[in-house]
Amino acid sequence: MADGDGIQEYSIGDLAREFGVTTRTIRYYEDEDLLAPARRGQTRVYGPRERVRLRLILRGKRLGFSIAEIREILDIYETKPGEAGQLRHLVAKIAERRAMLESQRADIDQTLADMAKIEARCEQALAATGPGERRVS
Amino acid sequence: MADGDGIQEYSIGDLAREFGVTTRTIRYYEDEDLLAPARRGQTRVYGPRERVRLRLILRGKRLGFSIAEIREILDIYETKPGEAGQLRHLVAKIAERRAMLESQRADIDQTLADMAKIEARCEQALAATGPGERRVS
DNA sequence: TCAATAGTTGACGTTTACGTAAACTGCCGT
DNA sequence: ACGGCAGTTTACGTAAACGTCAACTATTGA
Repeated sequence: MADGDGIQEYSIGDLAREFGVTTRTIRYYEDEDLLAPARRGQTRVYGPRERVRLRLILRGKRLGFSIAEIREILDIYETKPGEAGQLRHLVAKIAERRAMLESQRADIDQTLADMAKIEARCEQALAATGPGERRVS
Repeated sequence: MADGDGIQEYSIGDLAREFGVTTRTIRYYEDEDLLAPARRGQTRVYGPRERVRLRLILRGKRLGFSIAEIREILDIYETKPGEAGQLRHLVAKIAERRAMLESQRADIDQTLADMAKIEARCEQALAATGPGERRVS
């Protein structure tokens, strides 16, 4: 890390520790053009921007997106509002992503509702079967 | 499918068409013990239960879960409330799943919020740059 | 000075989730 | 009787996302 703290920078190990991934993984993302750290000599140096990108990448992963999809998402985050055509294109891509995310959320809500139902049945069964059993903890 | 409609049943092709997957995929899920269709002779025969399970499997896939995780989820859906210990265990597993799903939903909401922000910037930029350009559609 | 620690580039290995092809069976309309 | 279609098993192939060496370099504290 930076010593006196000017602009923050991180080593690959720093980020690996912070986000709980291996350095191999981080290098792989670079190979896939998801990250592009600076270099001090031969060593990779990550700034806040790369750190944010890594955070976004991992969020995408948690949502089950592929590297290719994550690349698209990152593009959305980064597109510099240049020309109007670009902007409209960007808006379209955003709409697309939003649709995917919302249908995914619907799936989650559905599953959560299912879980709630099953749990309710459980609680009821527990209450009926052994109402006298105290918690062990 | 059943002709006169007694209890519904489906061929592997029926389900493949309905859910937009290949028969290979469905057989693979059987190999992984996610499905266990009956057999008429050598041919697989799927009932409503298997169809529901396939639906759940694909929902799990859309949420980015692995086969192993989906197996666990299916277990939750199916556990027959037998003994109290089983029930408590089930409740615990439900809680676990719920936690995962809720954090995943948080990720989605965060991303949706990001998208909304970016889109707002886009609309603003569009309004500033070319307010006179009518939509082409 | 030296060993440990963290970094680097290959390059091959591995797991997951199927795709794909081969070879066979059973039924169905003509 | 026969071509075609849907189904079956077996088995090898594959893309994605890393894991896991190996071999080397640079820095650093004792």
